Amino acid sequence: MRYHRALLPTLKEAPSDATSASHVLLTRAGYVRRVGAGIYSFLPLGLRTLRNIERIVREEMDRAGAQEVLLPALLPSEYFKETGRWDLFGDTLLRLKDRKGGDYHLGPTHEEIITDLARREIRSYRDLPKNLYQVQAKFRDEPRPRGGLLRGREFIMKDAYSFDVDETRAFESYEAMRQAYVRIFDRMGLDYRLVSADSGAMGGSKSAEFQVLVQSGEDFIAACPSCEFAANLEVASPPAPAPGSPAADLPAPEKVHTPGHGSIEAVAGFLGASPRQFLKSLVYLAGKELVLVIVRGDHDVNELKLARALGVDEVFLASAADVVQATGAQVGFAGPVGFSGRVVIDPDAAAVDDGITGANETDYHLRHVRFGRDFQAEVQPVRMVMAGDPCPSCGAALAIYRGIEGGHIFVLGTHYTAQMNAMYLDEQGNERPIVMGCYGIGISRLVAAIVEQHNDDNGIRWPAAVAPYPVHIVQLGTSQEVVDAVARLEQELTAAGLEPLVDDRDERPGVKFKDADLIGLPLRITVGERGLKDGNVELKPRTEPNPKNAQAVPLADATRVVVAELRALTGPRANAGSP
RNA sequence: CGGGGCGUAGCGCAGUUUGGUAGCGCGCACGGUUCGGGUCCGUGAGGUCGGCAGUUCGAAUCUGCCCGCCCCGACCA
Repeated sequence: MRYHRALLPTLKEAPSDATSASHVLLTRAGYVRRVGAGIYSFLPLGLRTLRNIERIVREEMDRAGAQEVLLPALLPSEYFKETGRWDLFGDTLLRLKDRKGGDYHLGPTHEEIITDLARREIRSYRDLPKNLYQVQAKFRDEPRPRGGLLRGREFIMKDAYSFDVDETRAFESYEAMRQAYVRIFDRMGLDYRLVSADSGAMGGSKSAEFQVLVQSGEDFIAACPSCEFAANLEVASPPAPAPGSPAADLPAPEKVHTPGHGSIEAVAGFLGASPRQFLKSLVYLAGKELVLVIVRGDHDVNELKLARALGVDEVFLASAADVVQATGAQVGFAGPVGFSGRVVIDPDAAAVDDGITGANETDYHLRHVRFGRDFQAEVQPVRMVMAGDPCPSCGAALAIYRGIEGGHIFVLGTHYTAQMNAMYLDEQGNERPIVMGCYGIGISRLVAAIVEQHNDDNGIRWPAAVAPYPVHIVQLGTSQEVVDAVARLEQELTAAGLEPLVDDRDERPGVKFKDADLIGLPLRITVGERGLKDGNVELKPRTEPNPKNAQAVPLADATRVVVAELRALTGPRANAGSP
């Protein structure tokens, strides 16, 4: 591709609304343009990158035995009404009416549509298994689109749906998809973790997320630096506390005046104590009940676990007024001693031998408080895992990462097929529901996720497997010698299947180098009179920061060397970065 | 939905407090200059100041309503 013919509008300054690294760089380097909140156009380079990701996904899906279909984005409401998701999705569903006033929506996901296809076309165990996938735009009216391509309202997604005769077979399909996903994410040069997820709302029985580790990620992941363990922070279980040896002579609780010191830090500073000695007491609203929840002072409550422990869907931190009503004191002075309602305590807090906690009286705390002696409570693990907790599988200290969900694999069971009456006849002639799985990959999101992991101060550094072009030729000057050398290189590389981007613009060298770094193609070849004097061109991988380390290569050998370099770059996980 | 902020040329911003001529940088066009890491000089084009209504002799600036966008939170099969 000749630069002077390409639509490749690079910018010195990023639009002010761009926050994440990927958003800034993809915009500045001319890959995407924003059309509306969470809505983007892909420019030629952006589309080529997207296509490369799609190609890898298709290759691995096909290799795993899946077949591609294309389902509509515009959907009549009847399908989602059938499963109740017309209402469940709420405002996230982008709804519209046709000219006759009929209800339609744009598809946020396609379980119903594919299940409808299955119930019409799959009748017998002989028709199973099947795995169907599609790549297309999905629409969700997100409450808050953000991070450019990371969370959009229109986005490109690959989703696959497997259909099997029973759970055992469904798990086999799931496992095949898991392996395909590992290959996909490896090939794209992503640093990611496979984390077990919460299958709650989908009614599924097994699921895992492929979390790409990036600073701007929305999810928190507890992962082990020395083994494969990783879990969503929400579902990770903290280790049981080491049993302590309680002091025999702990004095009775003593009220201390702590005027104006409500937070743990403030009281700890005031009393010269460690947060670990505190019984952090929080009032939660669970349904209509106010519950006092106690975790150790340096811990945080895991609200998902708390809700489960209390048997409700959701819990909310009580309002200040509710706290006053429940404890008789201002916020900051709640405690379990003398509290009349339900009390839940985390095992780590229960193990605190000589604790400090609120006195349920404004401006007063209690010290020398011990669970069991001074108050009673239900012991339930309700704290969040934190960095430094031991890994449950190998014991090393866990680290907390931020991640963005790049893929999600799911065994759905018969959740949709039973509701929609998608049945098959087994060998005995019995009618049974088809067992489903679903498997998504956020294709457009991965464009951004890859950039999040592969960039430096100067721009993008594409892994070779997804780069829009493999080679960036920087033509310096317009002498016949240079022009001829560039033309020769372009021709040879194209013949080798490696079409280069050729910067033939009438620009100063500095401009061309800056743009080449910004655009981020894996290899750069500089062709100028200086090198050609000795018959050489200069080759530099984008990952090499120092231009002086460019490799002088005889023009006649350049194509061969490029081919070899790229082969090295596209090896398995060759481009894997670190978080 | 709660809290905060923004909307002025293609992009980044000043001007709004205290009403009166709409400005700067980048980019763009033209001329010259320069030419291996975003040259330098000059000339020029380009703006319904988010929209509507109001106050006023006069509104980017004051008032009201509306729209859009960004950030934090809530939310996120």
